[in-house]
Amino acid sequence: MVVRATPEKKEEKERVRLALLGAALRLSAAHGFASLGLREVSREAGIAPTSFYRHFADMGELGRALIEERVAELVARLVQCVAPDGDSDATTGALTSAMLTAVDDEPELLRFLLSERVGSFASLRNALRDELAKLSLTLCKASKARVEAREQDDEGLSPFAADAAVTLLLDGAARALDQAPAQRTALSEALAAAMARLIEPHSGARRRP
Amino acid sequence: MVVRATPEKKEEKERVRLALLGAALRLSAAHGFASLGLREVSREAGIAPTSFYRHFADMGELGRALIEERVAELVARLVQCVAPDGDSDATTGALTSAMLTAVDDEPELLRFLLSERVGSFASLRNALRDELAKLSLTLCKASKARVEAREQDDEGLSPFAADAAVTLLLDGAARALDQAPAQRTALSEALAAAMARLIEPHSGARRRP
DNA sequence: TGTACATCAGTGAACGCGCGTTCACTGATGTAC
DNA sequence: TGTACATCAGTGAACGCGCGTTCACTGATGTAC
Repeated sequence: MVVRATPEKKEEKERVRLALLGAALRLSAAHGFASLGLREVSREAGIAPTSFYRHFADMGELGRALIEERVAELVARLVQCVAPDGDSDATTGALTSAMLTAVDDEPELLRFLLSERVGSFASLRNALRDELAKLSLTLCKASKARVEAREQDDEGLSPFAADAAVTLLLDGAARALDQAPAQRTALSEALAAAMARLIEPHSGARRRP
Repeated sequence: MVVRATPEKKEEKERVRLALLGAALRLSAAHGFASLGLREVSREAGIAPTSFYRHFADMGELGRALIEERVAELVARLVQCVAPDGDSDATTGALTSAMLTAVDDEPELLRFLLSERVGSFASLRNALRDELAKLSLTLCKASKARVEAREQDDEGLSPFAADAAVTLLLDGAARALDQAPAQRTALSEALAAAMARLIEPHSGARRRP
């Protein structure tokens, strides 16, 4: 006799699961993911501590789910911002704009990403590194596409410079999180300019803007 | 009747204090400062848990001591690297070299700095931000000095760009910590180049290298 | 010099607390026939 | 249609454990006179 979960039951279970993910994100913004306890998260999500195990084996599994679902979605949005022909200004502007929108819409997700990227939880750190690598790889490919299409005397964007640009983008998000909205425009422009400096075409003899 | 501590007694107390600071640094490199316990650190330092209170009121005070003593010293070393006339190549080269030396000599201090700068411990985060601000402020002043001395058509280094350069320097240290020594030379050159791109003089019409 | 006293880093016992985890159970819901 | 059974998310009691903190004490060392 096989009993399969109906759509309604699955939906209800998913609701609780999302409550756990949301609770963990909310609490980790305040005290750091590594310091979160299973009981604390369950309490915030409104379930008994023992019910936690119906959804995740431990907090590490929950953290990985956060990355695979919520962070991956954010990174996918950023990847969409990269201009296919490698245009620097279009790319930096779109990336900056998308990142600052994310800061407004999902500040807790950004805090999680920024903290755990260099946090003490090795498996989360590695998972986040892999996610962010998708963005810098996209930047590299776009730059290469431009070089080939236009036959410029250009080396294209080095992997290091691409990673550095992503680092600046994340650092900009970190500033925006701690900043008053009034300074937002200045931050946005300075960030886009700094990123452009890193990723705009460069060869031995540099182009004029 | 007033009894003052003799130099010998002070020295012995200082020895234990340093053991506590070292133990905290060592352990936090592995699991993060926020997750460290007073008993854990005391155990590592070879004293009874209750003796901890003879030196620090709590772990927060210990963390602040780490910053005020060990991190401040590192930042002072980096500040020394900034060429007084704002020369970009000299500065980025010296900063990169000093930072990579620090990565070799004090990897645990670097891990602590990198993690807690964006960690969940607010008082440590703020203290580290203030320390690192000394370096970016120095970069700004050096740039300004160069502009005034040579009367260039140059805006000087913006505070944002200076902070961004410091961010890249720290990101370079983070890579070096996770990297095989063989890649060190390439990292060093790429890091210095990326920083130079950010801090080298820039005006409307850009100079040729 | 000897004696009484002050200081203070280090200690072990003890406390109450929240933690992660296990277990057997409940009750709603779906399946078999 | 009714009945017996399977599944499974959620639960409360209970466990052993390590934590931060308090307390009174020790013993080495320095001071006063």
